[in-house]
Amino acid sequence: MTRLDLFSFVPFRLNRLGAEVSAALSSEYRTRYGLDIPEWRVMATLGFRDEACSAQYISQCTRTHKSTISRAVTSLLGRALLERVANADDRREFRLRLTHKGRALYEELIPRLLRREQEILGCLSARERDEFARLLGKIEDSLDLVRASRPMSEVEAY
Amino acid sequence: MTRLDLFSFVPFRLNRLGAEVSAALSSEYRTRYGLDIPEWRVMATLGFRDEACSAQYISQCTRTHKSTISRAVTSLLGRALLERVANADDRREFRLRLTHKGRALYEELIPRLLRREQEILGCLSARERDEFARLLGKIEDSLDLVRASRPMSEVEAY
DNA sequence: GCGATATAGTCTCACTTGCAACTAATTTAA
DNA sequence: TTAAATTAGTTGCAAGTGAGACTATATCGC
Repeated sequence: MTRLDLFSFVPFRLNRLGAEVSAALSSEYRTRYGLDIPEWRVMATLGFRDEACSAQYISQCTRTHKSTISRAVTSLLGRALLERVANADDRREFRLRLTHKGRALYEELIPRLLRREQEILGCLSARERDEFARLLGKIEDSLDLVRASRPMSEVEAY
Repeated sequence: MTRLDLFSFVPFRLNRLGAEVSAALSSEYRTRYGLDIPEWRVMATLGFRDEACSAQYISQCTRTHKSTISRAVTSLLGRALLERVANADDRREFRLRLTHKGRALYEELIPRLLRREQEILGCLSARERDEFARLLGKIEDSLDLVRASRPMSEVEAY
């Protein structure tokens, strides 16, 4: 008789772990800074880059629906955490960039998140962490997910 | 200046990969069998076990909110994929179990899902797959997520 | 150059889900 | 014994999200 143990089924485990880890981290940016996940993703994308970039770009590389990004951007604009400048070359799109206030929040938040990440990965040795990241990367590649090793400038359609 | 590359940030990667892999699989049970994720989780939990179990139990071991499980159970009862028997010892709870129809669907679905899982993990060697599962397990343990190696009978409060 | 097609971003709608209140049953403790 | 607290499961409600329509702009093909 065919059986499937949900607890050893990798897709289930990845989904559950992803949700769990996200929940653990979101307390950092939600309760302390009032950011939800899409807002944090926008901040993270803009904070890592120097040049301003479009909402479309953020949507693509975070794999978040454009309407969700649009709402996050609207909210962050309202809080003056980012600013939007018209793009003279293509007036359909806007270039987004962190304000000083947004940059300050980002600078304050990042070390906290990195600490949390280390707590979560603390159960692995340095060697195991590297190996885990490497294997994760292979799976991401095979699913065509954008990775760190591939420069952001090469993200499709950008 | 502190920076964080979202693409090398493990919590983000896990969340994104979990969502991606789930989406890849859900086409199997959604388009072909009309099951959504919570419904599939109920089926999977009951299908793996021989004894009937409670909604509460399913909720706990799949880490899915009890209201979500309740709705999934209602829907599956309506489709006659599972049946519910009163528990004489504790009349607050019901014991759930797959019907023949439900078992048949389960038996048909499982090989498809296992094949999909193998496709997703196909980019890893057998050795790498084992290692990935092992590391995943260490992280799950440290976050107190239920694992295959721990018998279901030991799940908290059960 | 101009009509057809494509793209950026916003908005509405429908759906899903978590929260919390609620009912019913059980357990605890005084 | 009985009042208070706990637990299983359901339901109403509100918040979040994806799909897809829509507007404005840009590009493509003839």
